Amino acid sequence: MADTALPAPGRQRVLDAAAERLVQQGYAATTLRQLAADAGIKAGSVYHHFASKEELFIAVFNRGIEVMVEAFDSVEVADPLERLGAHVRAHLGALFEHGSYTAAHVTAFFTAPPEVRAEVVPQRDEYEHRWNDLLADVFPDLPAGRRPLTRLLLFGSMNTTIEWFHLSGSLTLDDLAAIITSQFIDGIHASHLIRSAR
Amino acid sequence: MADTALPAPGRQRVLDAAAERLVQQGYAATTLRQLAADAGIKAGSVYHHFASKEELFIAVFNRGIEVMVEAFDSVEVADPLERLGAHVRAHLGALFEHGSYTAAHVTAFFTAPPEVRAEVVPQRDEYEHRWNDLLADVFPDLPAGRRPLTRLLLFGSMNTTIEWFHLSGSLTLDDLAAIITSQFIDGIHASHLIRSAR
DNA sequence: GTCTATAGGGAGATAGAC
DNA sequence: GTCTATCTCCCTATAGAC
Repeated sequence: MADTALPAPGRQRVLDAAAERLVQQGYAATTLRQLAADAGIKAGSVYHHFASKEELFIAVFNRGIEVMVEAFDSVEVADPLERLGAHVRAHLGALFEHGSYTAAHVTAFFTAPPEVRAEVVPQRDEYEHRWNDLLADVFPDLPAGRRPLTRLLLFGSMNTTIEWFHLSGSLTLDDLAAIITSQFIDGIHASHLIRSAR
Repeated sequence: MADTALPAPGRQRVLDAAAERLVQQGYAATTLRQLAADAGIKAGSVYHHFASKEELFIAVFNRGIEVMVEAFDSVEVADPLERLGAHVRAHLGALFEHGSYTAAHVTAFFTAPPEVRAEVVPQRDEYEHRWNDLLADVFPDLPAGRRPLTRLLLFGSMNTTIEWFHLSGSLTLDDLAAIITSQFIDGIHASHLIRSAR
Protein backbone atom coordinates (compact mmCIF):
# COMPACT_ATOMS: atom_id res chain seq x y z
CA MET A 1 0.00 0.00 0.00
CA ALA A 2 1.45 3.36 -1.01
CA ASP A 3 2.42 5.89 1.62
CA THR A 4 -0.04 8.67 0.77
CA ALA A 5 1.05 11.14 3.42
CA LEU A 6 0.88 14.94 3.62
CA PRO A 7 1.42 16.35 0.12
CA ALA A 8 -1.07 14.68 -2.24
CA PRO A 9 0.36 14.01 -5.69
CA GLY A 10 -0.95 16.02 -8.61
CA ARG A 11 -3.06 13.22 -9.95
CA GLN A 12 -4.77 12.77 -6.61
CA ARG A 13 -5.49 16.48 -6.24
CA VAL A 14 -7.06 16.57 -9.69
CA LEU A 15 -9.28 13.60 -8.85
CA ASP A 16 -10.36 15.16 -5.55
CA ALA A 17 -11.21 18.41 -7.31
CA ALA A 18 -13.14 16.54 -9.98
CA ALA A 19 -15.26 14.73 -7.39
CA GLU A 20 -16.19 17.97 -5.66
CA ARG A 21 -16.92 19.83 -8.88
CA LEU A 22 -19.08 16.96 -10.10
CA VAL A 23 -21.27 17.20 -7.04
CA GLN A 24 -21.76 20.93 -7.43
CA GLN A 25 -21.87 21.37 -11.20
CA GLY A 26 -22.44 18.04 -12.91
CA TYR A 27 -20.40 16.49 -15.67
CA ALA A 28 -20.60 18.84 -18.63
CA ALA A 29 -20.15 22.02 -16.62
CA THR A 30 -16.94 20.80 -15.02
CA THR A 31 -13.94 21.86 -17.11
CA LEU A 32 -10.37 20.64 -17.05
CA ARG A 33 -9.24 24.23 -16.55
CA GLN A 34 -11.22 24.39 -13.30
CA LEU A 35 -9.83 21.10 -12.06
CA ALA A 36 -6.28 22.18 -12.89
CA ALA A 37 -6.75 25.46 -11.03
CA ASP A 38 -8.27 23.66 -8.02
CA ALA A 39 -5.32 21.28 -7.97
CA GLY A 40 -2.78 24.07 -8.35
CA ILE A 41 -1.52 23.14 -11.82
CA LYS A 42 -2.18 24.30 -15.39
CA ALA A 43 -4.72 22.81 -17.74
CA GLY A 44 -2.21 21.21 -20.07
CA SER A 45 -0.59 19.33 -17.20
CA VAL A 46 -3.76 17.37 -16.58
CA TYR A 47 -2.96 15.33 -19.68
CA HIS A 48 0.16 13.98 -18.06
CA HIS A 49 -2.13 12.10 -15.65
CA PHE A 50 -5.16 11.35 -17.82
CA ALA A 51 -5.50 10.71 -21.52
CA SER A 52 -8.82 12.54 -21.73
CA LYS A 53 -11.59 14.16 -19.76
CA GLU A 54 -13.56 10.96 -20.03
CA GLU A 55 -10.79 8.80 -18.58
CA LEU A 56 -10.44 11.20 -15.67
CA PHE A 57 -14.11 10.98 -14.77
CA ILE A 58 -14.22 7.24 -15.21
CA ALA A 59 -11.58 7.10 -12.48
CA VAL A 60 -13.70 9.35 -10.26
CA PHE A 61 -16.85 7.30 -10.74
CA ASN A 62 -15.07 4.02 -10.11
CA ARG A 63 -13.49 5.38 -6.95
CA GLY A 64 -17.00 6.38 -5.85
CA ILE A 65 -18.10 2.78 -6.11
CA GLU A 66 -14.97 1.53 -4.37
CA VAL A 67 -15.81 3.69 -1.38
CA MET A 68 -19.32 2.25 -1.28
CA VAL A 69 -18.04 -1.32 -1.57
CA GLU A 70 -15.47 -0.79 1.15
CA ALA A 71 -18.15 0.64 3.42
CA PHE A 72 -20.43 -2.29 2.66
CA ASP A 73 -17.76 -4.91 3.28
CA SER A 74 -16.74 -3.34 6.58
CA VAL A 75 -20.10 -4.27 8.13
CA GLU A 76 -19.98 -7.23 10.50
CA VAL A 77 -23.28 -7.70 12.29
CA ALA A 78 -24.89 -11.02 13.09
CA ASP A 79 -28.58 -10.18 13.52
CA PRO A 80 -30.17 -9.85 10.06
CA LEU A 81 -32.32 -6.77 10.67
CA GLU A 82 -29.51 -5.06 12.54
CA ARG A 83 -27.17 -5.93 9.72
CA LEU A 84 -29.49 -4.24 7.24
CA GLY A 85 -29.47 -1.10 9.37
CA ALA A 86 -25.69 -1.20 9.52
CA HIS A 87 -25.48 -1.40 5.75
CA VAL A 88 -27.84 1.54 5.35
CA ARG A 89 -25.62 3.47 7.75
CA ALA A 90 -22.52 2.41 5.82
CA HIS A 91 -24.03 3.52 2.51
CA LEU A 92 -24.90 6.94 3.97
CA GLY A 93 -21.41 7.08 5.44
CA ALA A 94 -19.93 6.53 1.98
CA LEU A 95 -22.08 9.40 0.72
CA PHE A 96 -21.21 11.91 3.43
CA GLU A 97 -18.20 10.86 5.44
CA HIS A 98 -15.55 9.56 3.05
CA GLY A 99 -14.88 12.34 0.57
CA SER A 100 -16.90 13.40 -2.44
CA TYR A 101 -16.36 10.41 -4.72
CA THR A 102 -19.51 8.50 -3.86
CA ALA A 103 -21.60 11.65 -3.85
CA ALA A 104 -20.12 12.52 -7.24
CA HIS A 105 -20.99 9.10 -8.55
CA VAL A 106 -24.57 9.21 -7.32
CA THR A 107 -25.31 12.73 -8.55
CA ALA A 108 -23.45 12.83 -11.84
CA PHE A 109 -23.35 9.29 -13.18
CA PHE A 110 -26.51 9.61 -15.21
CA THR A 111 -25.45 12.93 -16.73
CA ALA A 112 -22.14 11.50 -17.97
CA PRO A 113 -21.74 10.52 -21.64
CA PRO A 114 -22.62 6.91 -22.53
CA GLU A 115 -18.98 5.94 -23.13
CA VAL A 116 -18.11 6.96 -19.59
CA ARG A 117 -21.10 5.21 -18.05
CA ALA A 118 -20.31 2.00 -19.91
CA GLU A 119 -16.88 1.79 -18.27
CA VAL A 120 -18.41 2.03 -14.81
CA VAL A 121 -21.35 -0.35 -15.16
CA PRO A 122 -19.48 -3.53 -14.14
CA GLN A 123 -18.43 -2.05 -10.79
CA ARG A 124 -21.95 -0.73 -10.23
CA ASP A 125 -23.33 -4.18 -10.89
CA GLU A 126 -21.02 -5.64 -8.30
CA TYR A 127 -22.30 -3.30 -5.62
CA GLU A 128 -25.91 -3.89 -6.58
CA HIS A 129 -25.29 -7.61 -6.43
CA ARG A 130 -24.08 -7.30 -2.85
CA TRP A 131 -27.34 -5.60 -1.92
CA ASN A 132 -29.46 -8.16 -3.71
CA ASP A 133 -27.71 -10.89 -1.73
CA LEU A 134 -28.22 -8.94 1.47
CA LEU A 135 -31.95 -8.61 0.77
CA ALA A 136 -32.16 -12.32 0.02
CA ASP A 137 -30.48 -13.02 3.33
CA VAL A 138 -32.49 -10.65 5.48
CA PHE A 139 -35.87 -11.16 3.79
CA PRO A 140 -36.12 -14.81 2.72
CA ASP A 141 -39.81 -14.32 1.91
CA LEU A 142 -39.06 -11.64 -0.66
CA PRO A 143 -39.24 -13.22 -4.12
CA ALA A 144 -35.92 -13.14 -5.97
CA GLY A 145 -37.52 -11.24 -8.83
CA ARG A 146 -38.55 -8.48 -6.50
CA ARG A 147 -35.11 -7.86 -5.04
CA PRO A 148 -33.94 -5.41 -7.73
CA LEU A 149 -37.09 -3.30 -7.47
CA THR A 150 -36.92 -3.31 -3.69
CA ARG A 151 -33.27 -2.32 -3.83
CA LEU A 152 -33.96 0.49 -6.29
CA LEU A 153 -36.64 2.01 -4.07
CA LEU A 154 -34.33 1.91 -1.06
CA PHE A 155 -31.44 3.34 -3.08
CA GLY A 156 -33.76 6.10 -4.25
CA SER A 157 -34.43 7.19 -0.68
CA MET A 158 -30.82 6.87 0.40
CA ASN A 159 -29.15 8.50 -2.58
CA THR A 160 -31.38 11.53 -2.85
CA THR A 161 -30.42 12.50 0.70
CA ILE A 162 -27.42 14.22 -0.89
CA GLU A 163 -29.84 16.81 -2.24
CA TRP A 164 -30.95 17.95 1.18
CA PHE A 165 -29.05 16.34 4.09
CA HIS A 166 -26.15 18.18 5.73
CA LEU A 167 -23.86 16.83 8.41
CA SER A 168 -24.00 20.22 10.10
CA GLY A 169 -27.74 19.98 10.78
CA SER A 170 -29.44 18.75 13.94
CA LEU A 171 -30.30 15.38 12.42
CA THR A 172 -27.33 13.04 12.73
CA LEU A 173 -26.37 10.48 10.14
CA ASP A 174 -27.08 7.75 12.71
CA ASP A 175 -30.60 9.11 13.16
CA LEU A 176 -31.17 9.35 9.44
CA ALA A 177 -29.96 5.79 8.90
CA ALA A 178 -32.22 4.51 11.66
CA ILE A 179 -35.24 6.31 10.22
CA ILE A 180 -34.62 5.10 6.68
CA THR A 181 -34.12 1.55 7.90
CA SER A 182 -37.25 1.57 10.02
CA GLN A 183 -39.28 3.21 7.22
CA PHE A 184 -38.01 0.58 4.82
CA ILE A 185 -38.80 -2.40 7.01
CA ASP A 186 -42.03 -1.39 8.73
CA GLY A 187 -43.33 1.65 6.88
CA ILE A 188 -44.32 5.09 7.99
CA HIS A 189 -46.21 4.07 11.12
CA ALA A 190 -43.10 2.65 12.71
CA SER A 191 -40.48 5.03 11.41
CA HIS A 192 -41.68 8.13 13.22
CA LEU A 193 -41.64 6.42 16.58
CA ILE A 194 -37.91 5.87 16.46
CA ARG A 195 -36.66 8.92 18.23
CA SER A 196 -39.22 8.90 20.99
CA ALA A 197 -38.69 5.16 21.57
CA ARG A 198 -35.06 5.54 22.55
CA MET B 1 -57.28 29.17 -23.26
CA ALA B 2 -55.26 29.21 -26.46
CA ASP B 3 -56.11 26.89 -29.30
CA THR B 4 -52.90 24.86 -29.47
CA ALA B 5 -53.88 22.56 -32.30
CA LEU B 6 -51.80 20.67 -34.86
CA PRO B 7 -48.71 22.77 -35.73
CA ALA B 8 -46.98 23.68 -32.48
CA PRO B 9 -45.54 27.21 -32.51
CA GLY B 10 -41.78 27.62 -32.60
CA ARG B 11 -41.57 28.55 -28.94
CA GLN B 12 -43.43 25.40 -27.93
CA ARG B 13 -41.26 23.14 -30.07
CA VAL B 14 -38.13 24.63 -28.53
CA LEU B 15 -39.47 24.02 -25.03
CA ASP B 16 -40.41 20.43 -25.85
CA ALA B 17 -36.95 19.80 -27.28
CA ALA B 18 -35.33 21.36 -24.20
CA ALA B 19 -37.26 19.10 -21.85
CA GLU B 20 -36.21 15.98 -23.72
CA ARG B 21 -32.58 17.04 -24.03
CA LEU B 22 -32.46 17.87 -20.34
CA VAL B 23 -33.53 14.37 -19.43
CA GLN B 24 -30.90 12.78 -21.65
CA GLN B 25 -27.97 15.18 -21.31
CA GLY B 26 -28.44 17.45 -18.34
CA TYR B 27 -28.28 21.22 -18.25
CA ALA B 28 -24.79 22.20 -19.32
CA ALA B 29 -24.54 19.71 -22.18
CA THR B 30 -27.74 20.93 -23.80
CA THR B 31 -26.97 23.65 -26.34
CA LEU B 32 -29.26 26.16 -28.02
CA ARG B 33 -28.04 24.89 -31.39
CA GLN B 34 -29.37 21.43 -30.56
CA LEU B 35 -32.71 22.78 -29.41
CA ALA B 36 -33.02 24.92 -32.52
CA ALA B 37 -32.21 21.96 -34.76
CA ASP B 38 -34.70 19.75 -32.89
CA ALA B 39 -37.37 22.41 -33.30
CA GLY B 40 -36.58 22.95 -36.98
CA ILE B 41 -35.22 26.50 -36.70
CA LYS B 42 -31.79 28.14 -36.50
CA ALA B 43 -29.91 28.94 -33.31
CA GLY B 44 -30.28 32.71 -33.62
CA SER B 45 -34.05 32.42 -33.88
CA VAL B 46 -34.27 31.01 -30.38
CA TYR B 47 -33.63 34.50 -29.07
CA HIS B 48 -36.87 35.73 -30.55
CA HIS B 49 -38.66 33.55 -27.99
CA PHE B 50 -36.29 33.66 -25.00
CA ALA B 51 -33.94 36.34 -23.77
CA SER B 52 -31.32 33.81 -22.71
CA LYS B 53 -30.57 30.15 -22.20
CA GLU B 54 -31.38 30.56 -18.54
CA GLU B 55 -34.81 32.04 -19.19
CA LEU B 56 -35.62 29.17 -21.51
CA PHE B 57 -34.79 26.53 -18.95
CA ILE B 58 -36.61 28.37 -16.18
CA ALA B 59 -39.71 28.01 -18.34
CA VAL B 60 -39.06 24.29 -18.76
CA PHE B 61 -38.54 23.68 -15.05
CA ASN B 62 -41.63 25.66 -14.09
CA ARG B 63 -43.73 23.78 -16.60
CA GLY B 64 -42.43 20.56 -15.02
CA ILE B 65 -43.84 21.63 -11.68
CA GLU B 66 -47.11 22.73 -13.26
CA VAL B 67 -47.58 19.23 -14.63
CA MET B 68 -46.99 17.75 -11.18
CA VAL B 69 -49.38 20.19 -9.53
CA GLU B 70 -52.07 19.54 -12.10
CA ALA B 71 -51.70 15.81 -11.56
CA PHE B 72 -51.85 16.28 -7.81
CA ASP B 73 -54.96 18.48 -7.93
CA SER B 74 -56.78 16.10 -10.22
CA VAL B 75 -56.95 13.47 -7.47
CA GLU B 76 -60.37 13.14 -5.83
CA VAL B 77 -60.49 10.19 -3.46
CA ALA B 78 -62.27 10.11 -0.11
CA ASP B 79 -60.49 7.34 1.80
CA PRO B 80 -57.20 8.70 3.18
CA LEU B 81 -54.95 5.73 2.43
CA GLU B 82 -56.47 5.31 -1.01
CA ARG B 83 -55.99 9.01 -1.62
CA LEU B 84 -52.29 8.69 -0.81
CA GLY B 85 -51.99 5.89 -3.34
CA ALA B 86 -53.78 7.99 -5.93
CA HIS B 87 -51.35 10.84 -5.37
CA VAL B 88 -48.37 8.52 -5.74
CA ARG B 89 -49.89 7.29 -8.99
CA ALA B 90 -50.49 10.88 -10.12
CA HIS B 91 -46.89 11.85 -9.35
CA LEU B 92 -45.57 8.90 -11.35
CA GLY B 93 -48.01 9.81 -14.12
CA ALA B 94 -46.54 13.32 -14.24
CA LEU B 95 -43.08 11.76 -14.56
CA PHE B 96 -43.90 9.30 -17.33
CA GLU B 97 -47.21 10.05 -19.01
CA HIS B 98 -47.41 13.80 -19.57
CA GLY B 99 -44.38 14.76 -21.62
CA SER B 100 -40.79 15.25 -20.51
CA TYR B 101 -41.16 18.42 -18.46
CA THR B 102 -41.51 16.83 -15.05
CA ALA B 103 -38.80 14.28 -15.78
CA ALA B 104 -36.58 17.15 -16.93
CA HIS B 105 -37.24 19.02 -13.73
CA VAL B 106 -36.52 16.05 -11.51
CA THR B 107 -33.31 15.02 -13.25
CA ALA B 108 -31.76 18.36 -14.14
CA PHE B 109 -32.92 20.86 -11.53
CA PHE B 110 -29.96 20.35 -9.23
CA THR B 111 -27.44 20.63 -12.05
CA ALA B 112 -28.83 23.98 -13.21
CA PRO B 113 -27.02 27.21 -12.26
CA PRO B 114 -28.11 28.88 -9.01
CA GLU B 115 -29.82 31.80 -10.79
CA VAL B 116 -32.05 29.33 -12.62
CA ARG B 117 -32.85 27.30 -9.53
CA ALA B 118 -33.77 30.42 -7.57
CA GLU B 119 -36.50 31.31 -10.06
CA VAL B 120 -38.09 27.89 -9.67
CA VAL B 121 -37.96 27.45 -5.90
CA PRO B 122 -41.31 29.14 -5.11
CA GLN B 123 -43.22 26.77 -7.37
CA ARG B 124 -41.34 23.80 -5.95
CA ASP B 125 -42.29 24.93 -2.44
CA GLU B 126 -45.92 25.06 -3.43
CA TYR B 127 -45.87 21.45 -4.57
CA GLU B 128 -44.00 20.28 -1.50
CA HIS B 129 -46.51 22.11 0.66
CA ARG B 130 -49.35 20.15 -0.92
CA TRP B 131 -47.61 16.93 0.01
CA ASN B 132 -46.93 18.04 3.56
CA ASP B 133 -50.62 18.81 3.94
CA LEU B 134 -51.52 15.45 2.47
CA LEU B 135 -49.26 13.65 4.93
CA ALA B 136 -50.77 15.61 7.80
CA ASP B 137 -54.21 14.57 6.62
CA VAL B 138 -53.48 10.88 6.05
CA PHE B 139 -51.15 10.36 9.01
CA PRO B 140 -52.39 12.49 11.88
CA ASP B 141 -49.97 10.76 14.25
CA LEU B 142 -46.96 11.85 12.23
CA PRO B 143 -45.38 14.85 13.98
CA ALA B 144 -45.46 18.01 11.87
CA GLY B 145 -41.70 18.30 12.10
CA ARG B 146 -41.28 14.90 10.53
CA ARG B 147 -43.40 15.59 7.48
CA PRO B 148 -40.63 17.11 5.35
CA LEU B 149 -38.25 14.24 6.02
CA THR B 150 -40.97 11.68 5.35
CA ARG B 151 -41.87 13.48 2.13
CA LEU B 152 -38.24 13.61 1.02
CA LEU B 153 -37.75 9.87 1.49
CA LEU B 154 -40.91 9.13 -0.51
CA PHE B 155 -39.91 11.61 -3.23
CA GLY B 156 -36.53 9.92 -3.38
CA SER B 157 -38.09 6.58 -4.19
CA MET B 158 -40.58 8.03 -6.66
CA ASN B 159 -38.28 10.40 -8.52
CA THR B 160 -35.39 8.01 -9.04
CA THR B 161 -37.73 5.67 -10.93
CA ILE B 162 -36.92 7.79 -13.98
CA GLU B 163 -33.45 6.26 -13.90
CA TRP B 164 -34.70 2.74 -14.44
CA PHE B 165 -38.45 2.45 -15.07
CA HIS B 166 -39.78 2.20 -18.62
CA LEU B 167 -43.41 2.21 -19.67
CA SER B 168 -42.58 -0.49 -22.21
CA GLY B 169 -41.60 -3.03 -19.54
CA SER B 170 -43.77 -5.70 -17.96
CA LEU B 171 -44.28 -3.71 -14.77
CA THR B 172 -47.11 -1.22 -15.26
CA LEU B 173 -47.20 2.23 -13.75
CA ASP B 174 -50.24 1.17 -11.72
CA ASP B 175 -48.28 -1.75 -10.29
CA LEU B 176 -45.30 0.44 -9.50
CA ALA B 177 -47.49 3.03 -7.77
CA ALA B 178 -49.18 0.32 -5.70
CA ILE B 179 -45.86 -1.17 -4.64
CA ILE B 180 -44.35 2.18 -3.70
CA THR B 181 -47.47 3.12 -1.74
CA SER B 182 -47.56 -0.18 0.11
CA GLN B 183 -43.83 -0.07 0.80
CA PHE B 184 -44.20 3.45 2.11
CA ILE B 185 -47.11 2.72 4.43
CA ASP B 186 -46.36 -0.76 5.71
CA GLY B 187 -42.76 -1.48 4.78
CA ILE B 188 -41.13 -4.30 2.89
CA HIS B 189 -43.10 -7.13 4.47
CA ALA B 190 -46.35 -5.88 3.04
CA SER B 191 -45.19 -4.47 -0.26
CA HIS B 192 -44.14 -7.72 -1.87
CA LEU B 193 -47.51 -9.32 -1.21
CA ILE B 194 -49.33 -6.83 -3.40
CA ARG B 195 -49.35 -8.65 -6.68
CA SER B 196 -50.22 -12.04 -5.27
CA ALA B 197 -53.00 -10.53 -3.15
CA ARG B 198 -55.03 -9.30 -6.10
C1' DG C 1 -40.87 34.78 -36.84
C1' DT C 2 -36.97 33.24 -39.14
C1' DC C 3 -32.79 33.89 -41.52
C1' DT C 4 -27.40 34.85 -42.19
C1' DA C 5 -23.27 36.43 -40.41
C1' DT C 6 -20.37 37.21 -36.87
C1' DA C 7 -18.44 38.81 -32.49
C1' DG C 8 -16.12 37.20 -28.31
C1' DG C 9 -15.08 33.79 -25.27
C1' DG C 10 -13.92 29.23 -23.51
C1' DA C 11 -13.81 24.35 -24.31
C1' DG C 12 -10.69 19.81 -25.02
C1' DA C 13 -6.52 18.50 -26.63
C1' DT C 14 -1.45 18.59 -28.50
C1' DA C 15 3.66 19.79 -28.92
C1' DG C 16 7.78 20.78 -27.15
C1' DA C 17 10.72 23.39 -23.65
C1' DC C 18 12.36 22.97 -18.93
C1' DG D 1 5.71 16.51 -13.67
C1' DT D 2 4.71 21.02 -14.97
C1' DC D 3 4.94 24.82 -17.98
C1' DT D 4 3.66 27.93 -22.22
C1' DA D 5 1.72 28.36 -26.54
C1' DT D 6 -1.50 27.16 -29.68
C1' DC D 7 -4.85 24.51 -32.73
C1' DT D 8 -9.56 23.66 -33.70
C1' DC D 9 -14.04 23.53 -32.50
C1' DC D 10 -18.31 25.05 -30.52
C1' DC D 11 -20.66 27.88 -27.29
C1' DT D 12 -23.99 32.10 -26.13
C1' DA D 13 -25.49 36.13 -27.83
C1' DT D 14 -26.16 40.15 -31.09
C1' DA D 15 -27.25 42.86 -35.45
C1' DG D 16 -29.72 43.57 -39.22
C1' DA D 17 -31.96 41.72 -43.64
C1' DC D 18 -36.19 39.51 -45.26
